Amino acid sequence: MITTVRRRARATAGPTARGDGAGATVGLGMLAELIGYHVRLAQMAVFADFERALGALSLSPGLFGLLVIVEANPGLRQTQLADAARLDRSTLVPALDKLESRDLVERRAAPDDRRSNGLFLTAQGATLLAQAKRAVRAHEKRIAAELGEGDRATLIELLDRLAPGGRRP
Amino acid sequence: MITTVRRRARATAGPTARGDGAGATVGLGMLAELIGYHVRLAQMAVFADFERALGALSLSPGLFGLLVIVEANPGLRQTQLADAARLDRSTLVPALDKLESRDLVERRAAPDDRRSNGLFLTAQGATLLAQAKRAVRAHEKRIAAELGEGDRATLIELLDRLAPGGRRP
DNA sequence: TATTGTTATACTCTATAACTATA
DNA sequence: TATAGTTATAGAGTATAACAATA
Repeated sequence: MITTVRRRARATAGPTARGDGAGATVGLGMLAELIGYHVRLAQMAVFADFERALGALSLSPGLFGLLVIVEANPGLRQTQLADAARLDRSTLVPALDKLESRDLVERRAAPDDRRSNGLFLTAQGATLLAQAKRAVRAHEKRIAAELGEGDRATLIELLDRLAPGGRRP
Repeated sequence: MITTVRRRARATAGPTARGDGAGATVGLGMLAELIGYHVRLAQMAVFADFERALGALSLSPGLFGLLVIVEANPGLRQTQLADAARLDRSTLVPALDKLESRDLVERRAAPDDRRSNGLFLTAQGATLLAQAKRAVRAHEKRIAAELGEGDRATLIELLDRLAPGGRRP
């Protein structure tokens, strides 16, 4: 299957189309030819919009991601969540502390293995997450508006080629 | 102009093609549908390869970027460099301290404005940067190998649509 | 008054190593 | 011995606010 890429429709508004800014006269050398450079800029822009969308709920992209994974996998163990979120299990601890202190997530002692905790969304957590997901869908729509549905799929496909499925080599 | 995207040629090696890993059974909920999620994974993969390529020279992507910009703009002022690199000028100070302590960059008092410093690569800085650029080109070739030249250009074009030219709104 | 570089400080994200309580 | 969660600690990376020197 072949996917086509639609070019932007000639400047959304007006001056917005210019690709420079404060440092217009400063050359970037080979930087602008590096995929990593463009990925980083895109990441900054996308995350900034995400924070703008979710700031009111005091949820960072990372915390939001944890809530989503816990919701999708009730009873998940901390180590499993850490793996899924690509965090060290020690990194997960303060994040869960934060979510638990806000009564969004609950650590329940696992019945079968007393070393483990099962993770669950609280009622409050489920409510907040529902709100957050609405905000995130709006955010996604906003940034995807620059692309259109076809190009969005293409972009994701190309990005996934850079990150080999998420395996740890 | 229409750009076509070539799909990957049926698994480079073998098991590498599988898209899961340790947390195979853990669902990600809506996460996998978010552009930001894929951008983040790509960013992590690309930066990890960059660090692997440049680690021997003890250059992070950030420091490498600063050297490249200084090389392309000899005599640049700190504030200008900060703008070009999208850093606060206070953030730039310790970075330049690091580069200067390693004798890679020099702050020269500007003749016309005694508040300002002009930034220059030292001879050592130029030598190291030349090495680094070779390593970065190899790195770029490596990650672009997953794409091919056409898809590489497409990816960059799509990413740039997410980051509005780099302007600060 | 405004700008340049600097300092002091703090916050986020992340990791490694070692500890504890289980298994 | 090995694993799950935790703690202590540290290191990037980044920012804001305030300051001295200079414009």
